[in-house]
Amino acid sequence: MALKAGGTRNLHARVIEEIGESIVSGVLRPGEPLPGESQLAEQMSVSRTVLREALKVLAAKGLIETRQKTGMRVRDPTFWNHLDADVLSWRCAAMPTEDFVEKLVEMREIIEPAAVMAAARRRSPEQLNAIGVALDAMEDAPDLDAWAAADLQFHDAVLVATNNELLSSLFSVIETALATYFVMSARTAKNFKYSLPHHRAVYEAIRRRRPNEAAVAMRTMIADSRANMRKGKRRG
Amino acid sequence: MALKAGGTRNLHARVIEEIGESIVSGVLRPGEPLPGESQLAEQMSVSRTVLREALKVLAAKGLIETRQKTGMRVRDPTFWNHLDADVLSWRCAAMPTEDFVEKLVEMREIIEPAAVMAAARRRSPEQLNAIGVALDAMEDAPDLDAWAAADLQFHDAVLVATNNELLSSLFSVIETALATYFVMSARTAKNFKYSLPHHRAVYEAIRRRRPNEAAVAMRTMIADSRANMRKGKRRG
DNA sequence: AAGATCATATTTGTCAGACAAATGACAAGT
DNA sequence: ACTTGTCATTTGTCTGACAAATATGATCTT
Repeated sequence: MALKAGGTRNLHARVIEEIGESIVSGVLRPGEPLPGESQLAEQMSVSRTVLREALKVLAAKGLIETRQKTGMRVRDPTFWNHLDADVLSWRCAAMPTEDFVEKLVEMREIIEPAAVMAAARRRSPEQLNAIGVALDAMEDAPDLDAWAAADLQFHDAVLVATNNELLSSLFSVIETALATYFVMSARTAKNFKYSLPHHRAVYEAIRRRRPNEAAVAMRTMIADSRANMRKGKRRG
Repeated sequence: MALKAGGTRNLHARVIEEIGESIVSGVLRPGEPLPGESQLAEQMSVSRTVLREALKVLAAKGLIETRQKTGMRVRDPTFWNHLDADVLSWRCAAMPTEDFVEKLVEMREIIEPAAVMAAARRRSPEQLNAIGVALDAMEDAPDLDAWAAADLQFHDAVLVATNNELLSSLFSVIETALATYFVMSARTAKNFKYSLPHHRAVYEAIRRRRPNEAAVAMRTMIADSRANMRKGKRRG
């Protein structure tokens, strides 16, 4: 486990990533004892100070466990902070199994309807307006890039309108991970606005404060985009 | 911000908690610049080494941001890892507003039905059996403590049966936070088994692989325990 | 021989001091 | 007024040392 050459970020950030990826990808097995701090620091050509800063962060993510005299051990995956953005991103990078993507998709399909329901219940007029603005931008989008930007804006506005930072935090983490796998689902350039009616339906339900209608509209949208995603996969 | 006297844990763990709580509770405002590392270390009577280990962890949780020359700043709450177990626990400790508890409850009401649906779809025979064992233990529980233990066992077994560590991780974090606020909802000692039929209904739905029935049963159970929870609040 | 007790070595935890690198602020020059 | 360059400040990194905890094995006791 030697540190990769390139990279201009902070040293400890690189160490965190290096070790974190090794653990999450399974190179370092759970229960396996890591070499001592001094030895590990030497292997990676960093000082023990920097190494320790990295180890504390990894311990905070639940990936490792340290005790005096015993040394460090990789913790069992049940203790990992699976919802941590880094852990998730390392899993995505590690050529994951198909079923991991399905788990992410399952999460999305739980969260998104719940999010629009919450937004329909609690959105303020200003928040509704922000969603409306995003929707207009989607409608007027001249090309795919503009549409993608407006789509992102729409989702963000809905997230804010939920007025529940736990929900939006979760949403954001899951979406980021999913974005690793799927290209924008409107790749077929000509009909990139195909999901506009669905977005409008969601907006209308939120405007009329109809949680159930919003959830139904969102589920319809998901079912629709599901098929499109199958075509547009990026890399195994 | 001086470090509290007592406590036998690691020094950096205490520093993490001290600063983390100050930030989450709002004593340190977002955007506010923290004193320099040297000065802060002196204030807390720890070495800069230890302080930095703590700062890196807090940065990983999204609470602070450090840049050379500029120093450290508290980040805007939108960047916090709201689903981090520590952040959540600090919020719970900080005499939170009522609406925070409602956000937690909302999360639970989203997750739990989804979890039992997933379990109904994908549980293995062994996982079903584990749920059944827990259910039997609940039924045979002679007193409140035994019942609480069996209840925990039941929930854990369902969690495992979802076969989605993202879901179970989320579940676990939210439940832990909620447990801070509510005493066991069966406080009225005599009828502490009142929710047994609900649990049995959930089990039956999972056994028969009926996701929708499982979700309905769970929602019924939640609605039922909602009322009980109102009575048993702990501390504002 | 078996078990309890203690010494020791190893590993993480903590500290102190130094220098490097980055960068905002300010002065000087055009 | 604008650019350029120096400087001071703050985080980033390294080094070496000692403290505290504890697994291991040796020693002592029964």
